[in-house]
Amino acid sequence: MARTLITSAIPYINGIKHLGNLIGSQLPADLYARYRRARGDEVMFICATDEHGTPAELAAAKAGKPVAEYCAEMWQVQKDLADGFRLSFDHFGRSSSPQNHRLTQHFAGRLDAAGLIEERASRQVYSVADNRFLPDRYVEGTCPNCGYDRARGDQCENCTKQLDPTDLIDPRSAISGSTDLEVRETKHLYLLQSRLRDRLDAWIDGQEGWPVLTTSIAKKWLHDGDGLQDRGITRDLEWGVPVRKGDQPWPGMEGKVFYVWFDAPIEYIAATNEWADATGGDWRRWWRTDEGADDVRYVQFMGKDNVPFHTLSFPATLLGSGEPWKTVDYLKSFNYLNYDGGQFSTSQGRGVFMDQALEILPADYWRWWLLSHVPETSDTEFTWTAFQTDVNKDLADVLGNFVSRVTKFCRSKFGEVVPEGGSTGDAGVILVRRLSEGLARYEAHMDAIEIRKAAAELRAMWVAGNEYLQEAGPWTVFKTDPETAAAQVRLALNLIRFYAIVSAPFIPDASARMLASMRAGEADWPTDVAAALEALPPGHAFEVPEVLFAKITDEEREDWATRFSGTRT
RNA sequence: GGCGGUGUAGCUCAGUUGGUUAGAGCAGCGGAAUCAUAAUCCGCGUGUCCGGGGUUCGAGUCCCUGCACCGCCA
Repeated sequence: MARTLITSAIPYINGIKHLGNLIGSQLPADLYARYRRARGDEVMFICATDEHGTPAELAAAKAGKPVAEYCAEMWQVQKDLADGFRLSFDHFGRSSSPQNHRLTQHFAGRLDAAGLIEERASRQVYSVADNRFLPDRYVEGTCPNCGYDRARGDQCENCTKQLDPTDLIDPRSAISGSTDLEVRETKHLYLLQSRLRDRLDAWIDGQEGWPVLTTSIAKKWLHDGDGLQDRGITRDLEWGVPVRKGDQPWPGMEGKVFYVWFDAPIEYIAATNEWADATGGDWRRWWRTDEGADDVRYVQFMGKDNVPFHTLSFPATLLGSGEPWKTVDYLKSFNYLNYDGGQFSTSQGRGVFMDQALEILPADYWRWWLLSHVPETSDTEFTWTAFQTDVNKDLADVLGNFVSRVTKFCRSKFGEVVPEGGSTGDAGVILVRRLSEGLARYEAHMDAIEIRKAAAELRAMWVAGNEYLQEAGPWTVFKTDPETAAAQVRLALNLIRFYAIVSAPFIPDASARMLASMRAGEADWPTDVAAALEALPPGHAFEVPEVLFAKITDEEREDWATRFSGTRT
């Protein structure tokens, strides 16, 4: 049995994600996971929350809660939303888990033993009032270049000049506003990525068929300027994985934690470890090529902003450890989804967020639109009018109405049972051939993770059913030749079951309802379309389902467009 | 400023290593049908493929340049 390991970029714990985040990794990853399972693979689909770092600490402080408590609550919120969107993770972990602490410290120890970690001293801004070092962007002040009084320590948003915190005039803490700042010396660990450049370069070159977006970003970072830079992997924070060398203390690093950048991707492995601890499964056979993972195909999903970490940083950790860890086989990256002429923005609350989306419509509506418009080759635009017309047309009119017209016609002429007798003749044969070809193309696109093309092919199969019905015209044929009409309706009823199965990765809820109404027991992926379209035999009882997809009205669309136009309240 | 991306029908987007009359869905127009969620099906596109040069027998597809928009700069 083929084995597929799938990971989605892990969302940051700080707040609810918007639809742009969802379509940028979790949703396409889920589509692929569901598809691979349907095709019979053994699948391990992993995601988690990324919990460490300053933003989490600040969000917790703002909420008036201990950071651990805040993260636990937000994890549950994100978990519930993931469930709401039917994201079929085998495990949704937490980067703050004990498993990740242990693994992160393990990797640091191995990298140090390999001579790939170096201690370096640096000078950073320390806020006495806040009792902590301040990351560059948490130091605010007046820009020495343009005089903007809210410039950040890393860059002035007004004139875009790159800054160093010490450049700022009248610097203050962005956290407390305190001006009681001083520059202190601190030591940090650096991962010597530069020494791994050639290995990483060769590793990238060894990958075949990766998207250009993926390799071009990796190559740029490898060769741009002075090449791949060494990277600090520790911070002076409380919330995080304590710096240790494996299970041993790390002298001089007391009170420091690993930077999120370092521990977040390791959580992919740790989350699988969490899964194993919870279920009694074996996580190492997914991650250690010396313990069974050599026949695993590992596919990652992420937005383009995450590509450098997954093509360089994380592989540097894995390769540098000198241990036989599984590295990614195929990396699928995405562009951005824009919102009505601008960007989705978490900080500005612009766009539709996951909780709001589920409040107004079932998950399948969002899944279908987002996946069929996923920004694979370029940024894509979300507009309410497009969303309304596309969803109404594809789901309500083409698929949903097909189910309605077939089941209701059958009920009125033959009752709620698959009618017997007759033959569909050449038209039936032609339909089977068309669907066989369509299914083959659909599978090819899904195998290649060409999601938009797959969606278009799936839709074409739905259309083919309507075309068949229109041409066969059982409502007319019935008047003179009820036997033939019976065969036509029998074929159409079986089509509903067929659609339910092949559509399930995109719209799992509607798929389940279709199967339930047809009382279809088995729902194995069709290998022979002709046979699949005879699965429901004459005499098989079914039920006319409720409307599968209610249409989005103009009033609703206008209401939502207004409601989500501004800042989230 | 540096780097990168994008600019194709009213809208959202496809267009493989350059090769016959540049495509899809939606919207729009016309028709058929009436089983169905006023749902379906058929037919209809002369688009300066952002502008300007160039390479080539041949460029949306490669090179240079200009413009516009966007992103990134650890």
